[in-house]
Amino acid sequence: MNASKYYLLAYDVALENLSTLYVYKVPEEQVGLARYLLNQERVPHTISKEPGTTGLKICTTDRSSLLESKLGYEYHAEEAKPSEKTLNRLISSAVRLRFLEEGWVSSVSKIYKPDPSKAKPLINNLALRYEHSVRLTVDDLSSGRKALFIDPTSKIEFTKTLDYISKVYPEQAKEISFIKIKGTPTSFYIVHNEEARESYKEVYSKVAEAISVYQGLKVSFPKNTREVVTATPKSLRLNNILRSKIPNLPLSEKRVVLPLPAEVLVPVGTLENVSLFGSTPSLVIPPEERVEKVKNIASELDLERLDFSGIRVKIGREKLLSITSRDFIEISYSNEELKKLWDWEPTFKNDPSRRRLLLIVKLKADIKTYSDKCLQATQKIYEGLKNRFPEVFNVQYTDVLVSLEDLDAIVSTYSGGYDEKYVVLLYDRDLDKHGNLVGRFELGFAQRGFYPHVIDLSTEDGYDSKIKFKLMNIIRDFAVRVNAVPSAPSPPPQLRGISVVGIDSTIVPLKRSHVYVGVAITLIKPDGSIDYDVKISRLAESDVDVLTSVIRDELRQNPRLLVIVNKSSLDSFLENLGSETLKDCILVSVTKTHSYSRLLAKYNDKFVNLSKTNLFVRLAPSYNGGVQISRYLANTTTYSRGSYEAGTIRPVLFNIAGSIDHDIILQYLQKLTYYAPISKSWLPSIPWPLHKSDKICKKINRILKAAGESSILVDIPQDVWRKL
DNA sequence: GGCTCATTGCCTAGTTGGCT
DNA sequence: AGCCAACTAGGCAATGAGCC
Repeated sequence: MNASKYYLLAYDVALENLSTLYVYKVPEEQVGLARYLLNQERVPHTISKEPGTTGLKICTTDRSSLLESKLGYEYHAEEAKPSEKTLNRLISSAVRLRFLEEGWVSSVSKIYKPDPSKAKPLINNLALRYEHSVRLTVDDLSSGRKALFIDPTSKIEFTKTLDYISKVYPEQAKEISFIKIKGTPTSFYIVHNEEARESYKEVYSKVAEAISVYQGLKVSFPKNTREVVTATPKSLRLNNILRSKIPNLPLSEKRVVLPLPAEVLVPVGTLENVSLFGSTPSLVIPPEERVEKVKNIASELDLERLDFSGIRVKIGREKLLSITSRDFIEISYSNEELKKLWDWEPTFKNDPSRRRLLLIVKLKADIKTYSDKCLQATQKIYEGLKNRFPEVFNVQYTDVLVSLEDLDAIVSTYSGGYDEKYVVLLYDRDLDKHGNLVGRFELGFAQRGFYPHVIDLSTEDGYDSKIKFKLMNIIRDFAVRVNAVPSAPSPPPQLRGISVVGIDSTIVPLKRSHVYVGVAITLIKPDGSIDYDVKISRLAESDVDVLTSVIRDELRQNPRLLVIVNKSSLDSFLENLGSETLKDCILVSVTKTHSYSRLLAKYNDKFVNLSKTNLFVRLAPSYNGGVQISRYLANTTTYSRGSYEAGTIRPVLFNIAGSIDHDIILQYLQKLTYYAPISKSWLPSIPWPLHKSDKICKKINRILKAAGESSILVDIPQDVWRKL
């Protein structure tokens, strides 16, 4: 494919007029009210803290008579030139006001039109899919061009309440556990509790009142209800409010149990709940359709000229923003180089001094049992591993289903005399819906000195193909742990002798709250070879704290580091670490979730996903204490078959800070993204060290959850942690 | 030091479905 | 096993100053 041009789902923005800005100092408790009033009188605004001053300020493009008359605020004309960030927020506010004028409603991070005629019915009208729903952002490209990014989404909402559903769909109703109050985002988990059910007459009105205050909108419950549902709030904050306001509510696992009338409840519109009533519809939006939606919405809303008091913005919506060579770079690579990074075989050496056990175990689920296809699959996995590792591992297999009580017996039967013990846990996700069982097994085996590895058999269809891929992935994963990887991506000359570390964090549940634990994984040593070394950090109260302390620990051992963090911004790290750090060290953050645009190409007059992973769009750099942070949007994956375009690929955001040319760092990061020792069939979309630390964090999270209250005291041997 | 107001942005965590 | 797409929800920081 020869794409002649690249496009963003965005329109050019021209700021035609901006008068003096006004600033109001606002007491904290009135910020929300003030915003509400400003929306009422159509005044674009943003809340920001200007450097060098103290005080919460609402910055507006015009004086607000409501703020002055109703709340008695005094205005100040702002003399300083607004920052680009403030400017972009004001423009974004103006755009959002136009949407609100047209009856759109703000949701968590999107804005949508709750108009049934703009929605498609789902599952026999039980739910609606609102298709007029978008995410909006204003930002600058590196050339200085300003863009309004518009990304279409859907919003799914159930329309029928639980009393109806339990009558018409009694079987499905039993399966629903995640619910919310209709017309609000307040959600609950169903918990059966007789005491709470009995108390409904006394506490109904109090519960409705407390939720109204929490939500800021009126919630009322019918006095006579035929069906009472008992549930705990998902929100910890709401839980605590209810607990203090209504004493004597029954408790379940530290959460209050409430009686709620079924008439006001709907299932939360998750895919899981929708799927109970039939197969879920496809929600993916391919590029052409996505572009059409953006164009339709833009024309319906008349975004061309946004004329608000004190600000006039012109949106060039006649055509999508096509990016010029000033705003992107293409980093090419040779096919041979890619093949070498991707398509390798492990180089296991038989080391008689290290006896390695590979134990294959099927988990015993409580009630249901495994399908024939799953059982066949386990047999194939055993044979595959046995044949693939004749010298390296002693592969053992237990044919019986293993329960948690059997662990000690299993361990004593199989594990004598080995230096390294690996266990592959086979299970069916459908028999362990919430993963509790897997976590407990991982914990149990890790405590007994095994490195646990999990395979889900639920998608087995009885054919060989999937097992083949799974086996290949397991083998490659083990190869990494025992340093049997033939080559790592060679760094560019400027980065020789630098170690690469991926860092992520996860939550540790505590009795009344939680703390964070960080994971640093060194994957590339200074000489360019693989070094699989997992380090678990001390605990800290926030993820930034824990990540910063992990970075500090790593730098103490080796200041020449390329640190990759899973965040969308580097600001908090630069502030904590200081710019001195960047003399030797390179800080990079990467994220898949952001509100920036998709990257599209045009082919045969149609918008399509990019077919290559070499495009990097430059956003305007940001600065923090004089340190330049380069920002790039990059397409890191492709649809493997050109004609198959189910959805629109989401680009990845890179932030780079450091004293080496950022384009060169980017080139190395790109290589690390192609370097995929885990799957032979698919490339990860983020650099491998970060990908790996993310996976290890998830595993640690499962283990600590399974350990429950005593999670901090988990007695897992150090060497197992290090190779987790 | 924690909590409060409201809102946005960015994150985690979980789901289904299609793919190799 | 992994990847992607898509959806849902809540948590927390940011935004500050005052109150207990």
